[in-house]
Amino acid sequence: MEETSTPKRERLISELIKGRDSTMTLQNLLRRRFVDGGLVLAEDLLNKILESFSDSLSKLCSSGEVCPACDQSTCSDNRREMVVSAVKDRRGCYKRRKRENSRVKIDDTIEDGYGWRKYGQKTILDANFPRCYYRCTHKDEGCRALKQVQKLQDGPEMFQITYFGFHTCQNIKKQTQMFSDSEDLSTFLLNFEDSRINQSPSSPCTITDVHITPSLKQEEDSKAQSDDHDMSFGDIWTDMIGNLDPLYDDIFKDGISIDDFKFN
DNA sequence: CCCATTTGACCTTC
DNA sequence: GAAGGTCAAATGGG
Repeated sequence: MEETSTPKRERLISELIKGRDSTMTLQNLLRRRFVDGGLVLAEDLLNKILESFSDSLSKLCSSGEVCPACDQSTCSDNRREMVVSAVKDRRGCYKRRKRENSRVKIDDTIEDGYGWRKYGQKTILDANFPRCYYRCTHKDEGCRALKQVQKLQDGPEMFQITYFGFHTCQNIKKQTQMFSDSEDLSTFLLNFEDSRINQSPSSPCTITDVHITPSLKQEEDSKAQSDDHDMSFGDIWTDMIGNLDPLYDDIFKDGISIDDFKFN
């Protein structure tokens, strides 16, 4: 794998630091939820954070190379159109899925560590191979994660895999372990972004629901209500950095260490 | 027998 | 009406 050049590395670090700083500010804002304008500011900050993460991911993609985060050359604008979902009372009764809540990747295997059950297959116009539809094997536990697998025309072992929704079953625990893979880190970041896009306040798709064990204690938190927030943004950030693939870890070897990302 | 896959029907969206 | 997404009966494997 190609080494990240120093200027590129610095830009990447800069973007990540921006993300961290914005996240910290947002963290403080969220502690004062519903204080004048706080929600509006929080929304702006979220956009900043997501831009930073997206930019960082873009910089990790060589030009012309498929982005590991979304398998497209341009990361940010390709996961927008279609989607979600569906109250079904009878056979075939559903609402067409949109792509807002989707993450796309191209891989040489459809295996991703999760248990999936195939529930359909469809011939797609202008595609040489049928599209296969999978849902989580834990659907009976309420897990609504779905994925579509489309074998690509231009390669014998390349699949375009589109994920919808998030695992709310026990499968979810694998997500932190999967950060040892750089692509899975990207997936997590995309999940994070998508969860922001689609969250209603009552939606179950929150960082909390990822069930990552809290690891940091924030001193300001003594009074903060932690009833529905098991984990802070700082924790997540620390987890992400701490589980980076060696490729990303190299970035921190020279000029910057993980300690530089510590939260106050 | 249980569970996963296949496949045609059914439904929504465009 | 075409295309895509989902359902569920039928089927097959362990």
